[in-house]
Amino acid sequence: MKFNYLILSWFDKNKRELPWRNTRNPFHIWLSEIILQQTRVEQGKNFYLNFITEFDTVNDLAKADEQKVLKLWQGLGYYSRARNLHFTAQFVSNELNGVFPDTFKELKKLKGIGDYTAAAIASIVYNEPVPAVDGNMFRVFSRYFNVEDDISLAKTKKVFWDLGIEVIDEKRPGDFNQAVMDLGATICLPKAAKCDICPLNESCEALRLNKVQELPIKTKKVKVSNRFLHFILVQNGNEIGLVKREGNDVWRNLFTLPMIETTTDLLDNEDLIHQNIHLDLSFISEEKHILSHQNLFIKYYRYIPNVSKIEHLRNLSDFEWINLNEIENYPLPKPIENFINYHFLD
DNA sequence: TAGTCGTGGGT
DNA sequence: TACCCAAGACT
Repeated sequence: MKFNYLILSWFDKNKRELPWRNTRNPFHIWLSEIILQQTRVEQGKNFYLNFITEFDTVNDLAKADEQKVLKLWQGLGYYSRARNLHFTAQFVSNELNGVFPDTFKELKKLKGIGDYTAAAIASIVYNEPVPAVDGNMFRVFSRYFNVEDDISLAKTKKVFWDLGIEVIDEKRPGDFNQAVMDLGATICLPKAAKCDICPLNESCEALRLNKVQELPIKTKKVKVSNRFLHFILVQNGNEIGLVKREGNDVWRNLFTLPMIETTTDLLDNEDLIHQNIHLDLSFISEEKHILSHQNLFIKYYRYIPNVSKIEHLRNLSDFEWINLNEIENYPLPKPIENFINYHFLD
């Protein structure tokens, strides 16, 4: 078919040289695909290199503490990826004798591996002709074939999967999937598509119909909420208080300073009394930290150590004293990492 | 299913 | 500035 001939010819001459290319080690391909979920190549590259430097095999990763894995993941975001990565490493190491499943169907059963990642691994490592339906594929296919289905609806994924099954190159499925992603990442861009240099520009339906800007169609928008977080620096000599975050919320299993959350940006006596505590806090700084789905209005305060009151602080949250020399072992959210670096580490 | 999970870059 | 988007998965 014309589509895969054109895109594979382009890929053979223009593919990006990346650290996880030129290998079919399933551990390496799996790791790279998890890192690259919702993440740009340039952001994920060093994380991939750090992980394979630290862990030679899936068994090595399985033996590590979750906290160490999260620390290596610090700064990359979507930390459930790291927790699931570690969980699946242990499952493969302990239950599958360290050997990855070799089919799309079996790969998809592993925690953290969905349709996209299973297809990517199965096609790249095991030559299974299954389409990797990701954001690039939505964009390239919706434009080339003029598909007007709303990609923000879950059911639309099947439309693109079926189209991918029809079109995919049966002899080179891994290269085909990577070619689609490379084209989407470098030529068929969301806002400023480079149609003038696109290898598919003579047969692209969206270009012919002047619909490149409209496709793909995506109607649903994420609703963003506002949260007001007050972090309290509790310091005693070379030690500071840290809390491990629990529950179903952002930054699960990462560490922060002790925190009080309020419904407005004011932290007043009422909030403190409600926490059954009264503190002497001095304001340090504030910032706005933007997540994909939340605006975090963050303020930092210092608590001046007072022997008679330190016990009261334990009511605030069950923090533990951490020596600053050991902070390198504790995974921190970006704002806390920045705060600690600014105040304590050069 | 629709909402929830980070961070950084581009426009 | 505010918004969109990035090799998505989970619940």
